[in-house]
Amino acid sequence: MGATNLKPLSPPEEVAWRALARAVIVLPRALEADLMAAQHMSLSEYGVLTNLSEAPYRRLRMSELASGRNLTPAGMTRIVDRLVAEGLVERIKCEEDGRGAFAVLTDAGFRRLEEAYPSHLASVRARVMEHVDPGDLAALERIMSKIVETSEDCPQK
Amino acid sequence: MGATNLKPLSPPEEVAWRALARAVIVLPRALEADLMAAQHMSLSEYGVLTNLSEAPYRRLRMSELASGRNLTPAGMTRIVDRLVAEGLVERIKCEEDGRGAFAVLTDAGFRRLEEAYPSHLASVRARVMEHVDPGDLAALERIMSKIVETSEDCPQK
DNA sequence: CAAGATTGAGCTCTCAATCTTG
DNA sequence: CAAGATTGAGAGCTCAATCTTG
Repeated sequence: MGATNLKPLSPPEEVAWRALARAVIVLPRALEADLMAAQHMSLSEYGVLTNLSEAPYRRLRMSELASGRNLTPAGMTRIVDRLVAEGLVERIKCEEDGRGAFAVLTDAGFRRLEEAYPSHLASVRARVMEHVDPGDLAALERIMSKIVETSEDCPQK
Repeated sequence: MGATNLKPLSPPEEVAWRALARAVIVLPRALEADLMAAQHMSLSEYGVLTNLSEAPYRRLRMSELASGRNLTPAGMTRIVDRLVAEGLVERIKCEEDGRGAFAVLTDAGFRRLEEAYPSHLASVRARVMEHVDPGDLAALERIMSKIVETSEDCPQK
């Protein structure tokens, strides 16, 4: 990444980049604040519940969960600790592989997610989709997918 | 934000949203990791130096700096503490208003920024601009600006 | 020894309380 | 009392070290 002789961004690039740079700071916070205000739930907890709810048997290995949410294994351990304490998730030893563990969504966890979902959806609509012209949807998806693709495997060891 | 009777995202919306949601997590980390690896500098420090370098007399009030980077005053105090310790920034009492303080970019700070700039630029090009078709630039800018506009005044008290 | 998960230490930020000045 | 800035405490994550099993 230490290339030399690099052209500065063109003015339109500069403007777009500054907007994007600010959006990636501001948007997660706003969504978190919305969810917190409406449901007293953090965005990372919501994300974990969502991932689990979509998985077969509503359960995932800790490591899958961690990479699914782009967190370190250590970070995921803490989050699941909290969710277990709230009764929304259960930790189950993995039979086939004694080293592993599953996180399983409890019924209470599923209901809690159903309860939180509308707030979050409204939040996403209001803060994002409201502003995306249908004609721009494809471009947005294209750009963001590429960004994810080239940046995904960065730190989370 | 607690609206009821809300339509779920359409499939194309869903796909675009998931890509965006992941990008806002993954991109800042990748940029931070790049800058850290190449320059041993954090993204928030880089941002502060940039803001200062663009300001008249290369100085800004702590509060302006905080809102400029979407941080709380407390957070900005810590960052400037670190930059002062590195000799990149100086803290100066404000004459007109005895309550206030300026952060001023030192010459060493300016040189440090010049030194770090190419790495960061390369990083932004590689991880973002590389993937943005010129025809999509305007759409990107439009969407991100709107997102920022509606999400900006959220937490940072 | 390698892989999955957890634990201890530490970093960076926020919130709430405080100090100082207008 | 309000506003600008800082300080103390705490939340939430990462990194490095550790424990356990393959």
